[in-house]
Amino acid sequence: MPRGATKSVRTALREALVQRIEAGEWRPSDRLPSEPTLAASMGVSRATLRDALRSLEEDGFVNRVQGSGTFVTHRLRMKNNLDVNFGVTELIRSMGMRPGTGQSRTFRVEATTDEARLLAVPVGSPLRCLERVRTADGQPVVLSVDVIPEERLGDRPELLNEVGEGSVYDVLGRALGVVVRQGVASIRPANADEKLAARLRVPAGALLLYLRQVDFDLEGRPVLLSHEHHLADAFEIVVVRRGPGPSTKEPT
Amino acid sequence: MPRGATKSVRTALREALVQRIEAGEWRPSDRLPSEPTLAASMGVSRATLRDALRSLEEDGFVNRVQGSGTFVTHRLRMKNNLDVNFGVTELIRSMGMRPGTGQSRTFRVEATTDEARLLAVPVGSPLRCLERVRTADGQPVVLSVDVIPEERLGDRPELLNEVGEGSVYDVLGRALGVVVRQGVASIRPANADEKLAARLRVPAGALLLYLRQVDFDLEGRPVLLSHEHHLADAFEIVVVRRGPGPSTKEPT
DNA sequence: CGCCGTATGTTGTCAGACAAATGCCCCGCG
DNA sequence: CGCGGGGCATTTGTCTGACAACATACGGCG
Repeated sequence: MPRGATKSVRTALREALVQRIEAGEWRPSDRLPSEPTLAASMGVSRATLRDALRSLEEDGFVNRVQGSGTFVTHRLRMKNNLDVNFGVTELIRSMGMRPGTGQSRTFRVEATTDEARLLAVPVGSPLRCLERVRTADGQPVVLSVDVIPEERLGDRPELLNEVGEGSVYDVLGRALGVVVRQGVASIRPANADEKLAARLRVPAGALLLYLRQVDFDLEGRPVLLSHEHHLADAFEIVVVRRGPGPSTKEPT
Repeated sequence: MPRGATKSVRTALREALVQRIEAGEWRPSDRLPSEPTLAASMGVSRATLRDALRSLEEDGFVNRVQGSGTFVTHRLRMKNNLDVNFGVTELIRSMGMRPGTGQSRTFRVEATTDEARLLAVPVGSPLRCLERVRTADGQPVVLSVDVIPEERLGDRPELLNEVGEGSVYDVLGRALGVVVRQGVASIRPANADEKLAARLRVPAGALLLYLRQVDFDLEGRPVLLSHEHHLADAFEIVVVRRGPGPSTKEPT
């Protein structure tokens, strides 16, 4: 069983509050019920409620001021957000389109210097790769290459062949029990070379957005390296940045 | 005095812990002292310490397992991260280069439909704009246009003229007491048209990364709209994404 | 009318306790 | 000797209650 199958009380509480806020139960700039009141009405202790509220505050859902209250923010929820939609599959779904896959193939390489550094394995280590053209409503939008160290796959080195249409993350979680907690993506503009252009059915030289992402497990060890070439107009890539406010200020 | 001048105990505690972790006091995969022990040694209650730890956990610094302990992750701190470096100024500094400004000019426009929607003002409202070419070690790297509703500037409509070399956020904070808590950036690839190319001293058609960002204050109201055209190779734009792990899973 | 102290409500922090989960040691058994 | 299971100590998760710090509204007073 995967590590985080059971939702903690705090997580469930957070989701419930998000749902009530998005349902419009409390309008922007409204003050939430006081912590003791709200905790009682939701059947949890004030300490647990405060945990959930703190999480909501860090994500910008609410704004808490001592002595006054907890207020709902005006910012509305971003749909196609790199933060809430992790993989390409979810990104396509969040746009209301049907995700699909074509021209799938797997292969095996030895780690280059860069790959070795990013994945924290020795240079020359065997890597398994899965290349796919992702489609939205049948139209090619992304060419993705997922790279995973063979040692991670343990006794199932051919696991990537089983991914098919779905998400790599689902397969990793179900088959290996690996939970991806976070990924670090590097973003660059690019032009389509002839190979890319042919696969994505666009003219050579077309504008692309290139995302190189490394995903980490709960312990912070690299799990997966992925290269994604997005068509320029396929999605609106959105990123939420936490500002220089009093919440989290850090030197250097 | 700005709203968040005094650090809360929790914030200070978080910073202290981050510092100790980054200083290598605890190595990756090390277990931190137990919560009661650590709380006592830092002179705070366990509840407050738990708040700080939770914050660290959500940012991927530590990994907590019930019954076992709190462990330091392997992920190293990302420097040029859109999350920790908010403005172009900080982005340049984080690369170890000297930020500068050239070809500065301010002007006034009336809000288009898009601008009105993003800034939550009526169409046609007066907007103040500041256009700058940002340089790193003297070399042009970004063309930025900052747009702010005139009403936000109150009795100091010419405030943008005072920004000069520095950060718009600093001026907003000092002069208006406006704290920016978060921003939402939309990222697209682009090609330099002739105007852009001339300003940035690159050939027309050069690869650019276009960032359109809306910044929000503590209450979640839009404050500032900025357009940034980055040279493709100027920075490595990095984004930390929170994965589909057990921490924050949300439907729809 | 304007100023200021107080009363009240809210969030921030603290203290202590128990529940749930994990890991370890030790013992018994094959 | 190897190994499997039960008990025990440790650690995080949650609950309860209390007080401090702060903000706001109200009413008295000059």
